[in-house]
Amino acid sequence: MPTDENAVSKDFIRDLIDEDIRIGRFGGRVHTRFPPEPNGYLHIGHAMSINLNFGIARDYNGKFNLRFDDTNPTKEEQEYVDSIMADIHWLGVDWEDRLFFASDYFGQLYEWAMQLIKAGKAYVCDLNADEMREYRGTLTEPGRDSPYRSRSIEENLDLFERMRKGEFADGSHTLRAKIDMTSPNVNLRDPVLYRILRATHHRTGDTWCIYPMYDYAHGQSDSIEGITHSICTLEFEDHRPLYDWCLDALGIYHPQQIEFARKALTYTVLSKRKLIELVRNNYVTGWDDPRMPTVSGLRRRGYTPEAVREFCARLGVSKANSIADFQQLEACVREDLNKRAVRVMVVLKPVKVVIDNYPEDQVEWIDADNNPEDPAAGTRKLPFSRELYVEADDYREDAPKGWFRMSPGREVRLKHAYYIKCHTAVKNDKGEIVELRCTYDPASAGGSTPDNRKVQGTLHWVSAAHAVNAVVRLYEQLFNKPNPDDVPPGGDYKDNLNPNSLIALDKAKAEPGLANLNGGERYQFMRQGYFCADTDSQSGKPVFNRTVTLKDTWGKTENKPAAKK
RNA sequence: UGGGGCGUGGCCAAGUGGUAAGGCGACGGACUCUGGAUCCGUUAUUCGGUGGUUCGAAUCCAUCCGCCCCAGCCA
Repeated sequence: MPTDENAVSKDFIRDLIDEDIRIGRFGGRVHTRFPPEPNGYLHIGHAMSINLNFGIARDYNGKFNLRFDDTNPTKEEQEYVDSIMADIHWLGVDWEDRLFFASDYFGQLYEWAMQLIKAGKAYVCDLNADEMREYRGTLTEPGRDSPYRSRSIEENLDLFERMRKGEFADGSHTLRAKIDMTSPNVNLRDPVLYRILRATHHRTGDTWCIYPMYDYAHGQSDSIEGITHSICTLEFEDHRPLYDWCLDALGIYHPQQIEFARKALTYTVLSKRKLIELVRNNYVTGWDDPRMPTVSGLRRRGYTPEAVREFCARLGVSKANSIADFQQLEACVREDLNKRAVRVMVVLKPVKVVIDNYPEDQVEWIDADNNPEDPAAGTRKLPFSRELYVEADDYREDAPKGWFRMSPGREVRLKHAYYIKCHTAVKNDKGEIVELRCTYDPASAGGSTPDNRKVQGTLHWVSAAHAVNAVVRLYEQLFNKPNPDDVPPGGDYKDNLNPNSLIALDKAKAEPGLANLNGGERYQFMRQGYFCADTDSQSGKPVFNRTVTLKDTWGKTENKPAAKK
């Protein structure tokens, strides 16, 4: 089945799967899963994992599960479960009827723990956290056996049962795997399988006071669900021997764990701790602040799921730590929105234009195409009148070299309408331009003249009498540096917060068709960028978030440091 | 200085012994009723370094260097 994304070469994971299929492992089945812990909102990094797992299931005609890894009730909340499901659906990913929770398996996991005890492969340990750390040894020194390591099976069974019944205090006992305290892999030094934790679980309530650890829960959950390829990130590579040990010790169906490298993104942070800090301490307005790299933030910013998916596909998968360029993400939205977004005219920083030779009370309704990239998008009518707004930045008294826009005496085209020429800039006491007096050429109706004369600049405009007042939020990167963690000793990533990451313009003038929006509508504001109506929009007072600017070769040229001749 | 990984252009990334894909970016130029879009060029004599094997090495061997992860009763 061909994918709907651009064809990218296969990655090392698909190569491994190809080989498994070739040798008939797993009976040729492919079954993946995405196992989020519901302790935060999904971000672009999770989107990569979802895309990978779901994409593989789709490409191999396999299945994809969503399973919440909810084994730590002290950090997990229903709000996160809900947001995660909404975000995954938004990404266009479907787990069909396969929504699972590790907590669904607590009963089975408990049974299996007793099986391990009976096989002499697990024991109850009375060491407290500090003692256990001491016994564990260090990276270069082996650990020592716990004094409780050789308890009888009967005693272990009894103790574990009593742990479950709540006879012991939190932290006083653990169930540990009996593996090897001298293993060079620290994860194999009798890892904890169960801990006592009196916390109300968002799904099982107070049914349990012991909870399984990730290493014990994850592989068995994969096994229960018949997962074939359990794809996770590099930091779990050291855990694979433990993943394998549990499954083998239990003698149950054994999936293959495969690790890949997560990617960072320039100008943002993806660590859960930092994201939560940004939200809790109000550096942003919430998880869905359009500056956040969360899926909900990208959505509110105006990104499309197609663009996010394409971004993931273009980056590919590897085992090398890397930092993806934010511009790559922006290129993906631009490409997608260029094809789909309806073009509209919105003046962000308006200045009044009065066309002296245009009849006072006349209004013409001009045809404008909605999307030159897509004729099927149709046309709409735009009112044109004697008084208009244009972008203040589009007028320069002293035009620099290469300037195409308005300046005294220079003729420009108003998109879809007429050629105009400015003859006077009216200023206030402070010397600020408040009005541009212009004349128009009636023969230029529709944007061209019989004599075919060329005008270099084409400006967007809005009829003053028909304009809709709008708020436009211009977003930039949340951080000033490609790597926000790049700070001098003693510094903090928050030192790199960009104070100009949000600039709200409340005097914008939009064409009349934009008066009533619900939020979520995406447009291209001609010559400026892609914008998305925000849910803060009210009737007659739309609010827009800038998704991304249009490429601006003039801005680049003009701002180029002198040198250029 | 224990164990596990990783090092290909500014950023991602193909490549698995036969003489360095692609995308993003950057830089030129064409075209244009969005300085948008589109188009067309340019952008690694070289694959972390050094030796070696081979007719031939980014790919095999040796050695060195650099970066990441692991000492939670987090995931």
